[in-house]
Amino acid sequence: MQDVAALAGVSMATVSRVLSGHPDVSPETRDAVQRIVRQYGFSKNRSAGALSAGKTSLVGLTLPRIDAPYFAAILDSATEALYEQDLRVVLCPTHHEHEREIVLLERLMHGMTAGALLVMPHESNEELRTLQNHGYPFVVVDPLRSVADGIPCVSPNHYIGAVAATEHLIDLGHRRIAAIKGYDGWLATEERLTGFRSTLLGAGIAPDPRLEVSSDYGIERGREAALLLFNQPEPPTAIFGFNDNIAIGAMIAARERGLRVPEDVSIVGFDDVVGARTAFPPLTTVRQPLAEMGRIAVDLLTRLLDGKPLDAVRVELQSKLVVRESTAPA
Amino acid sequence: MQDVAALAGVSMATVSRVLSGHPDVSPETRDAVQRIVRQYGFSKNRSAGALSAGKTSLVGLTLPRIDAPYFAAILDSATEALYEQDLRVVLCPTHHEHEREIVLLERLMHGMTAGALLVMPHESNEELRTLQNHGYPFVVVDPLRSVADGIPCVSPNHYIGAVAATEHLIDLGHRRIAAIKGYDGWLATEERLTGFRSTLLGAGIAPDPRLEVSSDYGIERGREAALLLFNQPEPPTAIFGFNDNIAIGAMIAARERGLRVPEDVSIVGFDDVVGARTAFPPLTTVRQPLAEMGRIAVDLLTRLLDGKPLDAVRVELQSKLVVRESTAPA
DNA sequence: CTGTTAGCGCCTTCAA
DNA sequence: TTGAAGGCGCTAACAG
Repeated sequence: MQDVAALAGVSMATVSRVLSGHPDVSPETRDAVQRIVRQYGFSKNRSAGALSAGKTSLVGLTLPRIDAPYFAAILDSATEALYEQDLRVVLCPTHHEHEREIVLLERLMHGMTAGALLVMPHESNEELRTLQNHGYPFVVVDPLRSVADGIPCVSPNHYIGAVAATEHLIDLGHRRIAAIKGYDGWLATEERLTGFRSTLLGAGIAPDPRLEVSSDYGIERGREAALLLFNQPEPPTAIFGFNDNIAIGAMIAARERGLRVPEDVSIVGFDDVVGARTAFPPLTTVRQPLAEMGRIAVDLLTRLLDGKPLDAVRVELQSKLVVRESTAPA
Repeated sequence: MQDVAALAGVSMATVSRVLSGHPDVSPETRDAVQRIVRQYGFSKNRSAGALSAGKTSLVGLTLPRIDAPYFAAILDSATEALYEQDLRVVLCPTHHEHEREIVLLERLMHGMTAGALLVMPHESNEELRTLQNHGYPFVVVDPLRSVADGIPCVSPNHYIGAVAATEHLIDLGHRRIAAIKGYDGWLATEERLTGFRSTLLGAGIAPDPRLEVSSDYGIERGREAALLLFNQPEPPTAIFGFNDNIAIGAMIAARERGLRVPEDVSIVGFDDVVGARTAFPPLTTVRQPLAEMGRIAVDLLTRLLDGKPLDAVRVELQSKLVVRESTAPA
């Protein structure tokens, strides 16, 4: 930078001002500096800038895993939104390991990043509160468990989506409707389950515990769970998979049993990840606004970074049913 | 850090040494410092460290997009391998925009990252060479076009895979075999095409230009291309999709036409992304060692970062056919 | 083995 | 509007 200053016949301070887009520089000076900068292809050292200004243009993003379409979609939109703010993402997959999250966050917050997006974190509310008290800005996205008041958070409305899915099945005339749940204790699982049961109840159908089986939100466990269901003396005529993976696994299980989807059994999923539309048959599912979730989270975070107040610390997004071909009248 | 030093009764330099795992510190001193560090939850500022030491623990990773299983797989393995070296990833999706790549790289190399992984870059060989001359360490992964000698690069062997796929179809008795290609000019497209044609020739089948159609490596264009093929007076009995997306699109097209896969038409893909196994029918495809590609690239890069020589600047990985249920005798 | 001494490259008051 | 000077927090010689 010194060289640029010398070549432009100004001081480093001025070069710094030009490079940072500071207003108090005369047009001529600015032009002169910019010419030299372009000519020599100069570019300021980010580490030095970060140290000196006490802030970086990096944002941390922790998430369980990358190679799941669900998270990839959030990651994609968040990264893009951040890019538009000239912010870069430091990627931190946690593999659902709480320990790793802690280590990563600890590193992230010490001078490396300006703030973070925590996708489905395993942090407890106390831990999050501590982070907050350290003055580190962050936004929780799609919390794994219920998040305490005052912690910025954007989440999907699981309940509404589950109601829509269940109603759809009921409207088609199904009465024996099974649910293949995800991990117990997760907010997504519990709220979807509540939506499922209360809708059944509302239609005068008593929830049957034998028709509620668990899985891990993966295709394989979804398949196994469906097989369990099909093996019952009175198998369900419809299955609500708590995510698309489960639903796809259930379709595979149905085929193994020689059952046609949707003629013999209707299947509905949740999330509407990319594979849902191209599955066979195309999956009826609940669309989650994943891209929007990423963008809104970035929005909240940048506001936090700018020290502006948040209009809402908690944003809840609506999801809606997308009817395709995996469901039919009972 | 000064505080820690004072509390531990040593100098900052010593604290620095302890924190950096430098060997020349007596066990007692080390313990004393570590106790204080833990007690106060101190953690060194990464920006300062980066500036001072002239190197960061960040690595840039550019790639076309995140939400494609193909890239997600590479990204995932690379991130994990980097994590094991205590290196973090700065994520830079380019959306295949050359301009954006340039801007991003320019930022990355100026103090922000220690080096980079360039997945399927649009940079020309001259541009890459320039980067190299700037002393910025990087490794190209799965190059879009042929990469010049001396530029570290790990790539799949497209040719071998295409030969395997084509041979498989020929062995099943198919003679009218179509190819749905990806973007023209891409290394992957050209080499797979060469493998396809030469295998046909080797079996005494003259490549028929009407049976070679293009696509963009996406599902939708794959579907459209397959439809074109099915509309021909003498439609093919087998289709080789140059990636799994194309193959999945072709399966959708087949269903639309009332053709059964594999009874009426065999379909083989390329890549073996996560969706291939769970497609219906499960897709016969060529498995690319995507995870391995990521790990090896990281391996090369860390060697570069450590200033060690590379055993091989160019690594080529083998791919192999995975036979599932989308192919059958003609 | 440990402390002292210079910076790393930039940003930011403060004066001019 | 511009320049001078100090410092951001840490590391890396070099002495001792």
